[in-house]
Amino acid sequence: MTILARRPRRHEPERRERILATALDVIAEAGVAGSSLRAIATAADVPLGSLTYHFGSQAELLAAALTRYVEEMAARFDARMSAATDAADAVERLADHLVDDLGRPGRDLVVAVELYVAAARRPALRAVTEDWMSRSRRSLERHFDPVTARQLDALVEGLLLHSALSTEPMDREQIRSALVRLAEPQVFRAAKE
Amino acid sequence: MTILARRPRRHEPERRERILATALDVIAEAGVAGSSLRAIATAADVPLGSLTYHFGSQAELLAAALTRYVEEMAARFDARMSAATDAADAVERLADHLVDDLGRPGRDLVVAVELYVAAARRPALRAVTEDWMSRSRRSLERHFDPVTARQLDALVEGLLLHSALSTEPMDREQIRSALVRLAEPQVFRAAKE
Amino acid sequence: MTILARRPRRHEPERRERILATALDVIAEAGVAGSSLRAIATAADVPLGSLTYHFGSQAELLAAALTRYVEEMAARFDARMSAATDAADAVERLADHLVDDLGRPGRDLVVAVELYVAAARRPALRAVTEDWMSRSRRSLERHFDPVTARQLDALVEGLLLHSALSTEPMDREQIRSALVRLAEPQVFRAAKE
Amino acid sequence: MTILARRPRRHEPERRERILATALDVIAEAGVAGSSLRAIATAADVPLGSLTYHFGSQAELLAAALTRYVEEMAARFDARMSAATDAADAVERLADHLVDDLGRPGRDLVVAVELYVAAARRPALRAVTEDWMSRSRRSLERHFDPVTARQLDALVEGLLLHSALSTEPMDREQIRSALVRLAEPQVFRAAKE
DNA sequence: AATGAATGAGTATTCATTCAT
DNA sequence: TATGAATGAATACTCATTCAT
Repeated sequence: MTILARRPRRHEPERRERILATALDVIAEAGVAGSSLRAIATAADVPLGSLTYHFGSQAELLAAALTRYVEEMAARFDARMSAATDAADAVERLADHLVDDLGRPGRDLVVAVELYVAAARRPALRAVTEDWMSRSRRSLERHFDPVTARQLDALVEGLLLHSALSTEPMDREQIRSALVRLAEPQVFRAAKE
Repeated sequence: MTILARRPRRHEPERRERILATALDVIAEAGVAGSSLRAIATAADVPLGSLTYHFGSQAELLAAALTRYVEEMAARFDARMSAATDAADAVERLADHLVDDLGRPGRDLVVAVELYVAAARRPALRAVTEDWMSRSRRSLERHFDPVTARQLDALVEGLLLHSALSTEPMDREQIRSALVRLAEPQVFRAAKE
Repeated sequence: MTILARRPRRHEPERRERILATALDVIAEAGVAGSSLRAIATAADVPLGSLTYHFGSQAELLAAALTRYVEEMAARFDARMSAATDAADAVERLADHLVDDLGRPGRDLVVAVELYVAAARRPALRAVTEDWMSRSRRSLERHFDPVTARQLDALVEGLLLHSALSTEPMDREQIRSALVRLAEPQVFRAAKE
Repeated sequence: MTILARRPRRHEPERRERILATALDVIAEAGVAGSSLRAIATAADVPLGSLTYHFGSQAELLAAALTRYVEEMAARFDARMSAATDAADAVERLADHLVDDLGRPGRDLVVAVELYVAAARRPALRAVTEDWMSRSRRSLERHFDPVTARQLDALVEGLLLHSALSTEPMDREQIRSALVRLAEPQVFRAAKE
């Protein structure tokens, strides 16, 4: 009945990386609460001992995976903001960002919220969320003053959260109009120049 | 294994309610993931069997507790909005709401985010979060048009989330100015009348 | 291949006691190091969860079992000493005690030494060994002055330890003569009266 | 998982010896049960593979370390006994031996008892304990007849064991008087000559 | 010659749930 | 009606050993 596939797979130099990527998939699919080492090991087709060998503990694996995730997300977000020509354009890109993310069932968002909740209980993850927050704020400060950047950041987060969990998500125009109004003074100035 | 004080507390008519209240405390403190039946039973000083007796299963207890929480939160939020005289006043009340919640270590917020995440995995809880969202939106619609209400709702959520997890939370004036700008057209109208 | 016997054995009121007795058997046979919960559960024909249910943790089970053992040993030893008519007779009983214990492969001794070693690392067990030591000393003080009692106690322990591990144990006469010489002044007095 | 200082220590001719010495430290501190290969490798600042490379298996490493320990102990004890001029002097040296060992937190004793217990389960170690016992007996036979030597040996062991685990260890005079009484006939003879 | 990577068996413990009373 | 006893599945983690390099 239980004929398991043999797995004589010695020596896989990129295994550490592959485990991290798989861990993020599992977090996205099953949540941090469902990301047991067994679940990750099965998903990565790797023996259980391999996880603790490479990461020492579940906490370390979790932190490593989420750090990697933040790294990617922050880089992607900063690329978007860097590409914007001015504040008005930046608002459009923000709207794109939100709509793109919501188009997919929101893998990234789900991971982000999981990260927030996990961080609330595990001090080791606080640094990761804070890193994420400060980097996304800095990306916004490319086009907006610090106070507006923080306000926009909060709105973006709220829109993502809401939309991901609501049955009837907002459409692009509703999202855009909210961003515009919040960014108004600077968008106005940008439009003028 | 440990000799605790005896508890011959038969015949306690309000036990069901007390368990629910305690469950919310445990969720706030340990998260949904940490809210095992044992943890709740210990916190409520109630035998373990009492929980499954009253609620059948862990899922049911969780749903009942979070429903109760949403009930309370929605009622409190609606009371705040009802008390507002016009849109401009409603914005002030919203700012109060946010500042009040952030003053405390954010118990309500923590439970709310726990609820969101838990709902993402457990369909049984989706109804609860949707109820919460629609009720809070309806409260806002007492003073704002439906689209603005949704936008404000998202901003409020984002501000709560951000502030709870950020090391340097925003001050009241920053919060207020964000709300004002998002609500602007209607606040303007309210101010005029 | 693995047709396990069903074990629908609910409600066994004396199970706790039976587990303790079995645990001592396992300690005697496999040492404290080999007394895993699984080993004890198997030996007692009890599901693994039953152990932690009754004892909470391995440490508690170990402490409970060794406490029970000390209780029995101390009572048996005190009965022997109580039965002695005077110091000279007490020496004879001590020799019996040692020979009897050495006749068997020394189950009691083995457990005792295991207890000593375990106590060296686990403060929770120190109280148990100290209890044992003070009780055995008190039994000896029925016939010997306190200093002699301690000296005899040490000799008895050393004789047990040595004999259990040596290939050629001492005979009764050698044991007796050592005890007599150590107890001499009082035995002499006893013999005179 | 933790970034430790690099250790490019290839070609270390005395590594085998250093590992053995470290292993004894670990046994003294954590007991045989706590002396995993990992623990020893960490303590010796040596890669894990180095242990199995040099010793083949855990059992072999353990045996080698304890053999080395017995070698040292037996030599030191025999030096003490050799230095004694007669039986009376030997008793004094024995008392010194015991008091010296008890002054320190009893590292040697701890290792000895660990050895005894470990030997009880592992036949491979029986030879080591028997070697120790026969050598210490032979050292005593430099001044005492064989039977007295064995009796003294047992008393010494018992005194060490007791004192190490008792809260109120005996003072030198109590120890000495016990040894004197057990050795009496020969001490008497020695004193006379 | 020496070691880092890898792995599977084994560890204690937590837990939701069932059930006899 | 209410609960303590019981249990089996699942969890994270430790470890001795193997082996390719």
